[in-house]
Amino acid sequence: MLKISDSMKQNPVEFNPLNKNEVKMYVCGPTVYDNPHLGHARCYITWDVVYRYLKFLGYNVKYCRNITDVDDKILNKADKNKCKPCDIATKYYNIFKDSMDKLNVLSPTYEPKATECINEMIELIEKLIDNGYAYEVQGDVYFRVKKFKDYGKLSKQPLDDIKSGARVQVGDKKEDDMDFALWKKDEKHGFESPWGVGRPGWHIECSAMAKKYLGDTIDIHAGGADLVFPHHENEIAQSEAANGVKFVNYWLHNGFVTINKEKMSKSLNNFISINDLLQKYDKNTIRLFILTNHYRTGVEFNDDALNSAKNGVKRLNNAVNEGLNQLNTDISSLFNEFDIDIKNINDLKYTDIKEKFNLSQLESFIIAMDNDFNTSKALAILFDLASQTNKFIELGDKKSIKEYLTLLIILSNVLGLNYINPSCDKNEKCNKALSQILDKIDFLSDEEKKLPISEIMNCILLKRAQARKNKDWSLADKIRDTLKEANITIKDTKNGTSVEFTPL
RNA sequence: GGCGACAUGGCCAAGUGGUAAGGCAGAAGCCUGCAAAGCUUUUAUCCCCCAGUUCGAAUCUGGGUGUCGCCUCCA
Repeated sequence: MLKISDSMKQNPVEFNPLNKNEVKMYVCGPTVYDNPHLGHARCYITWDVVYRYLKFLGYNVKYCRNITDVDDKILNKADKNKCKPCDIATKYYNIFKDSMDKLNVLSPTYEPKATECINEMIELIEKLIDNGYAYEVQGDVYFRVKKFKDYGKLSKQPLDDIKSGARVQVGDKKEDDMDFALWKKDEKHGFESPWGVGRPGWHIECSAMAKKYLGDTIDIHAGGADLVFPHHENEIAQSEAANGVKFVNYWLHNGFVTINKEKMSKSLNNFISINDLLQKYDKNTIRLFILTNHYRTGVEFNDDALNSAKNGVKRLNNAVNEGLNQLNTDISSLFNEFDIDIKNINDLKYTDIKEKFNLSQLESFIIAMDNDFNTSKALAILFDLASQTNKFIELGDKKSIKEYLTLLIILSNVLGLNYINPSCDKNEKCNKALSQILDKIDFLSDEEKKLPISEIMNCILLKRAQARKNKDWSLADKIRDTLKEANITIKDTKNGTSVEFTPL
């Protein structure tokens, strides 16, 4: 039974979706005006794992993650660069998309852009004006906060306290300082509306998009903890005032990435972009680093922690590589033995595989993840599976290796961790890396270097085997050291020599 | 000022009443030409401090101390 922490309540609660086999999930997506950073990675990896796990449990998940492409920051940047707002939005959307792909974050079911849903926003605002929750002033439209009695129920902030807060902006047009904008007059960058040319407020965007793609009441709404107030509070007010029904059944919020104990953010200018991070650490390392922590707590970024994760990933990779070597197979063929098509790995369900793998780790994994997505514990199970795989490699028990290894790969995928096919001669990247160090190699003749690249590898391995046979340790070590420069690792095991390539 | 979170070994971290998961780093042994990987063993009488509840608390209650976040755009 899945239990999750609802930000509205005190303790984890049982998860029961509106429709038995379906989950409607909305996550606040990014405003595309700058490079995404590690904080975004944390957020979207977290909800990616929730999405993957709900699918694994067998739910038909409708996952909507919006793109905010109309916003002050985009407009300001466009003005500054003397280009169109959509040029800025498109540029950074593409970078965002690319970063998500590189981090192995699955595409959501729906990824609407705010600019594509302006009509829905206008409809929603009209409804709010009609029922008295909103009012128009000189081309602006504001939400009448005091009229919405439940205001503050998510952030648990009494209205009076918010009002007395020092930093609430005072607007002379508004009836009340607390009222927030649903529509802003903007003749330069605006859209046609019943109130003149303008653009939507940030909060109404999410209310409108959630309604359009998921309906009036949704199961899960997630996002960063910094969005609780005012963004999510305002979404509740807008949606519930307009639709007259409960907006969200479960609110989930992720904690922040901190650096030097400060929140990583654009405004503090202390962020590390995803692209920069990927120069130094691979996607699995970043994921492991993030998933070691529970999603609600903060994660302190530092290189020690990342390197620790990197070595952890190495341990998992080694088990997979050695297992496949021992079985003399690849992941795809291994899966075939269990009648699983590797192409469908993201659609595998718990019920599909529980008959096939009678291992206690599978149930432990479910128990861990059912407990408010305890990824830390789930990872411990992955390490246990790796360890078991290694033990059976020692024993040469191929049947057990297959079981543990396959389950390891399947459950890793639920957390979004992937293993590349390690077989070197089948890997183009490996050959490319080899070709780049070819001129440094002096243990091959010029003729040998002219061979097709895939044959050169075999030639090198033969040469080294011969050297070892002749006890020419200096040549054998030299070959090993040279290949290491191209991230190609040669290991001599009692089962023979194995080759691994670790791209970054 | 208001609201909220957190404090566990050298580092990261799980654990929410029954006697401290896991990863990294460290140590010893096995294996190996060496290396790498792996396997085995090993590293917290104790969970920020004090008091209380309980047969029993890292876990509950009260009081401290410290750190962070939100109340303005922010994942």
